[in-house]
Amino acid sequence: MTDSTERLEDTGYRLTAPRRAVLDAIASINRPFTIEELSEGLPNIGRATVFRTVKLLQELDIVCRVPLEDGSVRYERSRSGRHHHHLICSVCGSVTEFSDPSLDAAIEQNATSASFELESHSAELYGRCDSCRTTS
Amino acid sequence: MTDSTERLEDTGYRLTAPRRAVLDAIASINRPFTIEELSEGLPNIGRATVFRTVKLLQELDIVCRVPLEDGSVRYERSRSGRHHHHLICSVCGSVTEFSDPSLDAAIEQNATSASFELESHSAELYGRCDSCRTTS
DNA sequence: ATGAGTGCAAAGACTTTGCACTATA
DNA sequence: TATAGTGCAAAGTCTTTGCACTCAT
Repeated sequence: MTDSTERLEDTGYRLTAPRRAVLDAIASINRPFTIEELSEGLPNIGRATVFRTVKLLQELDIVCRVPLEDGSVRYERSRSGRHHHHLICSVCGSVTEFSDPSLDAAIEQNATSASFELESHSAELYGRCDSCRTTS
Repeated sequence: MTDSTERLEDTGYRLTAPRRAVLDAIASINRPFTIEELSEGLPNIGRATVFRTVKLLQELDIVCRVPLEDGSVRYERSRSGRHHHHLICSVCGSVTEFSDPSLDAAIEQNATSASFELESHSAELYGRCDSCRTTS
């Protein structure tokens, strides 16, 4: 996660051992995680620091929030760093990012129709991913 | 909210005074509300009951969850009772529902492309509503 | 009359804050 | 070395649960 550490430094934040550890932990997790899970893997790092770091990483778009259907929240490393949407598997919990200009266009169209000044939007798709669909 | 009371009864739930009160309170609020706000207006009804009732009403699609950009949650009476999306004003907090088959189609298209079996989806639009846009 | 529903208070889960200490830039 | 960042524990939020009581059907 070299680019992430750079982004931290570039923004004027200090690159500390705990922050490195959190970044490494996030890099090694290949699925959306909760603060709890992240914190478990970092026994030497205070829980508050994990919370603070994830919050910071969210602001820097290094990590993004993944809202689950039941209202709970997970986080995931932002692979694209750009705007995207999620495919969230209700079986295995995997999260896939995707971008689609025509989806964004449809959203913008609706905003325009309602004389609404769009600042941002989210779209989450819930269901079963390919492998869970074919396995069961 | 006659149809709501009917929906409660039809589903086998009892129509109690607290539930009526919660339904009336929701009917009289014209904006998305928090449990806190709802509960404040119902001093004689236990907080737990408000939570339990709102949860029940969500299951019956009488009330829908409105996730805000900052991760907090509000609820709103489902006007359509059908699938829809939200336009959420970051200034006045108003929430407008809308439906758009072509938006849904774009979402379904993405699911199909990813071999993802779509069960449900959400789309939330954040920005400034018409009146907040023209007023300021 | 009988079991769904309620109120209260207590317990839980999750997150933030205060503060003295540490370590980066 | 000056100050951002940390750890710990305490304090908040917000929500759920246990349990005896009540009331709709």
